[in-house]
Amino acid sequence: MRKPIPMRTFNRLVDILKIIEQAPDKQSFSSGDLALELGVSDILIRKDLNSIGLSGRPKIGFDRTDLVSGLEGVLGYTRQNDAILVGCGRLGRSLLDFSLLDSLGISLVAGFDLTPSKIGRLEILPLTKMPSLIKRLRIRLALLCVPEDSAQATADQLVAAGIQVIWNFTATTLHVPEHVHVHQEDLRLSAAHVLQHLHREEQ
Amino acid sequence: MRKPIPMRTFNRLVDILKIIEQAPDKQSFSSGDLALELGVSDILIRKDLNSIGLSGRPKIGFDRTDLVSGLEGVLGYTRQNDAILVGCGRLGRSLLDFSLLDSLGISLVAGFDLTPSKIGRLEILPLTKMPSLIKRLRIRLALLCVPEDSAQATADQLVAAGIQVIWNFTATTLHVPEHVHVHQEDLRLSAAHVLQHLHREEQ
DNA sequence: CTTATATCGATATATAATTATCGTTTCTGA
DNA sequence: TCAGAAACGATAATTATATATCGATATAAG
Repeated sequence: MRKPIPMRTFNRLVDILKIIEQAPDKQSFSSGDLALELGVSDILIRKDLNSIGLSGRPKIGFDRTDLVSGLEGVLGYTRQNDAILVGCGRLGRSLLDFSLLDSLGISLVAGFDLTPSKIGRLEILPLTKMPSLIKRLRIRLALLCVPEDSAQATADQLVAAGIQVIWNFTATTLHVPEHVHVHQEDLRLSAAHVLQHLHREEQ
Repeated sequence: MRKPIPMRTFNRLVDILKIIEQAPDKQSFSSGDLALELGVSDILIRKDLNSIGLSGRPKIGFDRTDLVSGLEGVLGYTRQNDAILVGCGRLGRSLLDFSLLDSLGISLVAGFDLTPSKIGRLEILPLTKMPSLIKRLRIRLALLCVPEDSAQATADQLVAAGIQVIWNFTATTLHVPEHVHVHQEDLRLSAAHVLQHLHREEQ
């Protein structure tokens, strides 16, 4: 079993795959090319890629096919993961529009909301049906987009029904048991970075 | 002039302020408390806070008022920054709902879209009027939420009109001149982290 | 008024992340 | 076929980041 990938390396691997996908015509990529776009040294790029078993060829670089299959494998984009969308207000719906989810291996199998309906192909069911569906389909991932004041209560329900990973789009910090992982989608942090750049210019 | 804050430290400062805001009753916070929530050592928390000129008192900790004013100052939440919203589809509108923007010192003064309208108090103007408004009000920040295929072209217009920071909610990598900063809101990266956790459980 | 304890700040140490150096390989063009 | 350049990989050095240690200080309890 391979040892866990350091977070910084992991982030760069994601970026590298993105660069590759945005240059569909290039057949190979040198560490120098990639390094330049990411703002790090070519040495580091090679180390990152070597660490997941990819190697390049002198004078050529890294082969596109190798990179894509290697990176997608490591990042888990190849498997298909069922997920549910909890809370289908504006934010929830805009995630549905976000076709990238599919290409990353996340497929939404149902939505839940107070008011049931149907959006495109996706059935929006009443929240009361959530626990049974999670159990029946063994869903492990939930995207949480409910209003702030019901975020924790809904998370509790998700946990009780057996959800293992919650992708939290609310600003509320969720308290969950040890074995459940919350990924916080934090606009605050982004906002702070944006402000920092605004103010840097000012001086 | 204070030297720039390291990024890791900066991120922790954002987190610390969030913790404080979520405990409105506490009058003081020890480095140990904060460290526990952030999953780092208390020493590091003290170093972070010391580095922005905050000091605590033995046996007591750091005073709430000091922390809030110090952190908000450094993070830039206290000033008011005008910004525009470009592209008012579902994602754009869900950002309007996101009241946190205000509390972070970002106030949207206008929206732009192909089809003009009015959302709440916010005027949504046709895209043709964008350049003149940016210049007239000296807007420096734009939130970009247009469809992928017009992202770069719109960014070019923003740059030409004098925008200095673009908060990019599209998945498209933007190419801009040196002096313009793009902050990429990257769901890809988040998705990758989420997948990683899903798969970790699996093994 | 004294003692015990929680917490601080400063300095030193340890760990992690990044870059530099150098020798090697493979393609290109004379 | 051979010289030169572009890119690689491995190891060493550097820099950045985080933790440990320790003496000092302020509160609280007796």
